[in-house]
Amino acid sequence: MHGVRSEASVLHLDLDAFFAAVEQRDKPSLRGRPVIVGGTGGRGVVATASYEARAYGARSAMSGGEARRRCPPGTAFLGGRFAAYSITSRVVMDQLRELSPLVEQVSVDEAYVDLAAGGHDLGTEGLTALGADVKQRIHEATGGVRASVGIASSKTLAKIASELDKPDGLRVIPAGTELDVLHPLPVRSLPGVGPATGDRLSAVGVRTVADLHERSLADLVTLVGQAHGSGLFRLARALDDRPIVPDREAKSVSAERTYATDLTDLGRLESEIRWLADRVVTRLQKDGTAGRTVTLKFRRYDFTTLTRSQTLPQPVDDARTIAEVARRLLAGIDRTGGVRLLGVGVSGLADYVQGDLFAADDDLPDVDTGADGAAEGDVVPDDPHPGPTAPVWHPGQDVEHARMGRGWVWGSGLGRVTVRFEGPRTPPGPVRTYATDDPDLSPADPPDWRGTDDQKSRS
DNA sequence: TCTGGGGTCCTAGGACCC
DNA sequence: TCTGGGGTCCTAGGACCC
Repeated sequence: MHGVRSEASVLHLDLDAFFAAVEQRDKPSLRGRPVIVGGTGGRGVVATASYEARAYGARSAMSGGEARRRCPPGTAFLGGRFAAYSITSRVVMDQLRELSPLVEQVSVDEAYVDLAAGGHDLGTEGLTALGADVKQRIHEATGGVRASVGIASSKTLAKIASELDKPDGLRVIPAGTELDVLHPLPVRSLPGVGPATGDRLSAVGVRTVADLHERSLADLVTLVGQAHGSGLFRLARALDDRPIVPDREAKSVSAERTYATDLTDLGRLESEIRWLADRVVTRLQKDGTAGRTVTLKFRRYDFTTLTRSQTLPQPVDDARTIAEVARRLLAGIDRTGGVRLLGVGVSGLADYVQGDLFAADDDLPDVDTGADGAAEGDVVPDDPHPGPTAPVWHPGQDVEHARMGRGWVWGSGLGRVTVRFEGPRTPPGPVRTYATDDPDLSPADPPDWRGTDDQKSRS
């Protein structure tokens, strides 16, 4: 039947209380004791609670204060060592890649493996032995971290299976028995059904997956929307043939910070924006990517949260431009009462490094050339290099998103001008903000960009 | 000591275009 | 004189996940 695999060939692996487990591995004195990672700051929340801490009611996402109230004296509250978690995660993922070339990592502590691509015996006994073996190898390779494993005919079922026997769990759901496992479960245990959807379903008497199965597609769509409704309809029937996709490309990069006390000073807010933009840019440049949409996230003292975004004509990856756009977005928001959190993000990512690979492709459409596109009266600076082409300045134009020859410019009146260089057939590159802090910058007086385009190499 | 930080996907309305 | 019908892009917000 379309929509289902005929064999239980998907493995889902989830590391148990991962951050806490790494801490207990590295500090023997913590073993057997309640450990909380995260929630140490004034406004922090728990990232991971060890199973000993869960016995006292501590949970992920709980405020640090609440966790302190619940846990006994002697509980370790730790800030977190993300480099150590990341290294351990890599060890685990390497083990999984021994099983199959198709491994989809979904977070530091979670991954799917397509066992069909690994040439394994997909009988129930073989799968059970394989699952036990992976768990054992991960335990040894990491020096003591435990994992829960689920194996089934789809991602959703494998994920549900890995939850069923946690911690240190192993569950195989043989093909054909999916509905027997699924139907008694509460709908809230389905991935994608959170508090809001759970409440809506509960309000119409749907509490288990069996209840869900009785509802028509039209009912579910009316209740929770087209995509979610049809997703739930399929889930209740164990219809899920989503492939395992290794190496998903990131779609956005962001950084945000909650302040110990609410901020009110505009200068401080602007310096925080610059700091956040720097963090975003560090990661963008490490990944060799840039994005067109800059988003500012803003949380007030009362936790009301809003976002403001602006899409630019070309991808950006430099901190000054991103911070400048975010700063202007901030200017349009009422800050009365104080700011609890600020965030800066970039989305609409374009991989311009990969773009360069296509630059030699003759099928690529021509980039508009400055000479052809220049209007009468344009000032065309001498081209100082054979490489990047000189931008064309449109005299007298107030350049909000104005195309300038082979470069783009926008943001006049900001005290600086942003230009992107393009050579013939050059794919879209990152936007650079060129230094000219002259507040009276005039279109008749183009910024001195000569020699500055190599300050950050494009490759 | 109420409510982190980094993401993904979806919806809905308006602009704009053919 | 009650005024189409898509399709795409952009913006804002919300649900959800780890």
